Amino acid sequence: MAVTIKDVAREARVSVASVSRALNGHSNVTDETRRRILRVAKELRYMPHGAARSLITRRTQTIGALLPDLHGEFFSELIRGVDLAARTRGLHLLVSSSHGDANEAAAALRAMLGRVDGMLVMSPHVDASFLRDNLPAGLPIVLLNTPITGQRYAALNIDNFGGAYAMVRHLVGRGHRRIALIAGPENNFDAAERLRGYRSAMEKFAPKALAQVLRGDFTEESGYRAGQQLLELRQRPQAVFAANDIMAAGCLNALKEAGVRVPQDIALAGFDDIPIAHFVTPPLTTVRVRIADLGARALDRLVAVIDDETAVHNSIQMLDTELVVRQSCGT
Amino acid sequence: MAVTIKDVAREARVSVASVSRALNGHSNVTDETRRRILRVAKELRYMPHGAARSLITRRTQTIGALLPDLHGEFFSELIRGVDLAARTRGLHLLVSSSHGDANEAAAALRAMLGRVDGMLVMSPHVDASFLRDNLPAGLPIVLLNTPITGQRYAALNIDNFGGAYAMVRHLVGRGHRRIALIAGPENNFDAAERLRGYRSAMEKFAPKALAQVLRGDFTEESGYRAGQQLLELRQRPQAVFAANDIMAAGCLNALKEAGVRVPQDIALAGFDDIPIAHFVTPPLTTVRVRIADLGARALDRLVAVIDDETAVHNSIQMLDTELVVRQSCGT
DNA sequence: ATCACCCATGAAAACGCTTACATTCGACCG
DNA sequence: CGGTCGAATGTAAGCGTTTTCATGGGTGAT
Repeated sequence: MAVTIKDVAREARVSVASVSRALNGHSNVTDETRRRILRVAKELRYMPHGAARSLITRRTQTIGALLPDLHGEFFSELIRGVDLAARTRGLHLLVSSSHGDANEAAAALRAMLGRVDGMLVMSPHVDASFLRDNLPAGLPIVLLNTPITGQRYAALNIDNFGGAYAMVRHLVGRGHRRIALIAGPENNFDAAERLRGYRSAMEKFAPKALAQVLRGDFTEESGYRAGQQLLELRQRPQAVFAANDIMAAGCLNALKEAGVRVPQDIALAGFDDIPIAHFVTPPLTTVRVRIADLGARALDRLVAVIDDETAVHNSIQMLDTELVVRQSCGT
Repeated sequence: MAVTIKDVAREARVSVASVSRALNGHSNVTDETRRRILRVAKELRYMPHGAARSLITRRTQTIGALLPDLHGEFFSELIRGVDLAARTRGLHLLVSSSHGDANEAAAALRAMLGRVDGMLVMSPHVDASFLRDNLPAGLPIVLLNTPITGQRYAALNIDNFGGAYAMVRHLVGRGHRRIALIAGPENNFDAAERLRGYRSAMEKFAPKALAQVLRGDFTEESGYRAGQQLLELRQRPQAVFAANDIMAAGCLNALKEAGVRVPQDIALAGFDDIPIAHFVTPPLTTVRVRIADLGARALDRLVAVIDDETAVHNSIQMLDTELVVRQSCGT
């Protein structure tokens, strides 16, 4: 069907070995034969079969990324970061996202086997034994934003705790004491860490104030509802800290509808610094997570693991967050 | 290194053929041997090597996606749509994005060879001869949003023309005549089509009015500058139509800063319906492009091509857009 | 002129899998 | 009881590469 190295060899009247050598730029080929081979290859539009090649070289120049079904912004930024870093190294990207449960994740993982040199894994369904059961022992792995305490694997986490902590400190610095949190979904690792950061900072910086947590699920809708609930409280909080920007935006709408002014009546803060944060009115004070950076660094780290399989790579690295002050908490 | 089918065969005291048969659920294996094989495979944590398998089956269960360096929103939605559709068919996704020029695109294309069953190609650098030179003749392809008049390939385009046309008609229907366009980048196909739709509709619905085009490049910054330019005109337009939402948002900021009210003083419209459109104040009237749909349909179409290689698939399909009326053009 | 050596080239094995074909064995039929 | 058939299993080829090793011819030194 497609033209193979054999066709080129036949046409150029040499062995396949010589074609391979010529095409891969090995030195031990006469200039004359090399030219002939290249000419024939071009004429025939020969293109090497990647899978066949990697079968024997044991390198695929591809890395796999296993991702959960992410909210758009995060997903796109992450992939972009990974892809960018991959590209500078000549690597390609096999992605598998939106898998709902552990079985799907396992299937996706196994399907990548033999097609990738290493994997970036970010999945709520993943734990150490899951990985052990579904991946060969030697496969280089970097875990992204995972609760697994990395005994065996390299991991890269967002400093959600630190970000939330810093935000609360900032709000307290602005004079707020009654600070409510609109939390993320129950079983979400990011959400849990942000909650922990909030609690810890409240204890530290506003020990007398009551920590007040409303449940949300990272959607705009849940932020909106939380905003309405806030307004019905006997004593309204002075500031609201939403565990992500989308919920902050939803909350903002609820406040606006009720005629409550932000930041004059209530301060509002978010988390993530997605583009929307900058476009709402007033622009949102938030915690920036450099997601593309996370992706890029994860890839770099994975490459390090691939390049040096002997070393142990079991540390958890943290990715800093950054406080972005805009107008939603007062100027 | 990793455990192969041979290891399983040895351990289960059968031939590799039987292992293969047992694992792939062929019928001609005794229940007893099958059980033994499965047990051993599990014990050894055997996982088949994807590349080796697809080398002989000539199926990879993977489709490739070649994308330009897209603005985040579009990229993420497209991939999501493709991935979703792929997942329901048990296919995986090999993406390669952010390639800057034709050479990079060519390299990416060739690197996918032998690793995919077909490809989704969306790239400004692609034309018919490029594809001919860089892909084997038989490879199933679907072109996305391409200027190529599809003599050889299946193609799927966004109806940018129709969307822009409809928006201008809408604006005229609201009583506006002097409608300015903030256009997209010079060499961009989407931008060109939207411009064409604008021109065509202006001629049709506001023949006496002067079509007024400001250059932009799809960035917020360029929208902002265009907004400033508009304000300096002797005669201000009654409505501004930005060729994408991000520029509309930039323009909106410029107008706000100058104290010009939207929509009372000037109406403003965008294109794409990215989430931001809904969050700015006032919310943006825009043209919705169901990007995820585009991705999903492209994948479906590609699968059709793959499943029936004999048929000719050279038609261009159009993906409808949808007018979304919010408050930025008056209520 | 002989020999050793080097270098270009070819033959063939290997990568891990699937599958066409060959083989074996027991059962069944005449 | 011999022959035929079918089912289970094994053997080996083949997918498209790369790479090791063998081969052979030319070159320079003796």
